[in-house]
Amino acid sequence: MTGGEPQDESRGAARERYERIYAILRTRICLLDYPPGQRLREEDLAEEFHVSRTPLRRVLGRLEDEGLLRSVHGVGTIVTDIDIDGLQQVYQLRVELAELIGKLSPVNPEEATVAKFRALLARAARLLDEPDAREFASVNMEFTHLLAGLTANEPLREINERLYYQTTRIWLKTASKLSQYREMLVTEMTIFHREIADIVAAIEIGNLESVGHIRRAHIAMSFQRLHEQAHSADQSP
Amino acid sequence: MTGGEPQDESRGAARERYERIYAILRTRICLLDYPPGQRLREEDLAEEFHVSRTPLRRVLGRLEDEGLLRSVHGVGTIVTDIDIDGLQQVYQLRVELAELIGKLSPVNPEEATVAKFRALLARAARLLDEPDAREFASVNMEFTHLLAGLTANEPLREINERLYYQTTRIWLKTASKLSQYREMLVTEMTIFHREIADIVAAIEIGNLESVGHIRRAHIAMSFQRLHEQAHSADQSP
DNA sequence: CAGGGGATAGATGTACACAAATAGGCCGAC
DNA sequence: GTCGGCCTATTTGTGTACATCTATCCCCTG
Repeated sequence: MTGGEPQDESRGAARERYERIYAILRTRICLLDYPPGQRLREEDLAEEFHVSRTPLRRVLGRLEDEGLLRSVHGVGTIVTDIDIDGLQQVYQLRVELAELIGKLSPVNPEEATVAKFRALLARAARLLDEPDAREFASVNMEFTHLLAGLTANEPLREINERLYYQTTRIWLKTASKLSQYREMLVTEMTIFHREIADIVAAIEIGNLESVGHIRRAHIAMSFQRLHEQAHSADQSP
Repeated sequence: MTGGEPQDESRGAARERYERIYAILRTRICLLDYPPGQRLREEDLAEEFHVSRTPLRRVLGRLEDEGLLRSVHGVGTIVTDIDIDGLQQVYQLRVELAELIGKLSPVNPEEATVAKFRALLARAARLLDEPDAREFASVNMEFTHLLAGLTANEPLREINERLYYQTTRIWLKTASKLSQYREMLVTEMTIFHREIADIVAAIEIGNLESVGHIRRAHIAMSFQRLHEQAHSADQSP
């Protein structure tokens, strides 16, 4: 009973496939493989995953409930658009929730988990020399998942991840629209590298409360930077 | 743009029906019309709502994602069971989120909203003379919705309601199992009435931060009472 | 030549038939 | 008598045809 094994694991191969397709599509949306406004055809996706439209539509339904897709009868299934102003509330909530990771059932990570954090730190360091927006987004995603794993509070984990997926696309979208593309990339990579370094340091001395504080600060600042860039872009399109 | 009207309202009659059936089934589960362990037949439900199994299964899928149902191939769709220990994490999270209502985008309620609060206070007062578990649960549900409406932060509203629906059944389940049924009822009604009275008072002077604090305290104490009752019941079954 | 209305193509939403899987009863062997 | 395996009823999961709705293009008209 005390084992860390989730209870609803793999009960039914159908559920497993459902989760797999869901995760794949969610990743594609958040890495802008499917950019906002893109029209997805259920039949194409069904063929790709070797299922019929029926089970695929359950996946699309969930993505719609989470706000990443929008199905319109007779038109298509469309990737939702995003703007920084509409995401302000989500960011405000993420800021508050970040602190809770260190307060609600924090788990002292095993050595294997710490090693994964260090591996991400290394990947982030490599990004300093070779800035790459997509690789950055990918590392960011894995980093978020690792951080969520620092709390044993499963509802908090789920909500954290859910809100993350609602906001993360705005970064790639902003970056891809920016004229001073490379400059922003370097700035963000540097800050991101420092964030991971700080958090790894806090984890290594077992201070998960500080992890929450650091994370909170970085989410808030990340939103502020995006907000300012969006506003400065308004004035000189 | 500044109007309070949600944008995804009734875009498509299908979506409207979907939300309607979803809300109905969720209420039935949370009022224990469908007690934990109950087996639901998709075909019966489809017939009741005059739809086929296909659209109904989307509703069931969402209820399963939210943790209220569990579909097992070849067996049936079963209402999930609950116990106070498994809900501890959800309660811990609800306690923290309660305070955020007063901190993130609080909205000063219109007079009509305040009137609804007062109406609930009256219903709670009536319960003091005629204790009724089901009516209590119903008032509690509407009260939670009204409270969630005190923040303009829509993601926070959604999460608050979602977590509420995951926990609320435990109260009715505990009450119905208790030997000193009436005694517990009177106690809970009294406390609940005071909670509403306190919160109405805080609302009337426009102090939404205090609303959050009061709510937080009551959620925490409610969990503690349920927890102690479950444990004392363990010793004398 | 411009504007409007209707036909049409193509997409999602729905209904239904069938496949897969489980629980329980039944029968037979030991 | 009991245990074990099979068989069947029942239920969810899947595939597919059809209904419904929308956008676009084309043609007709002023």
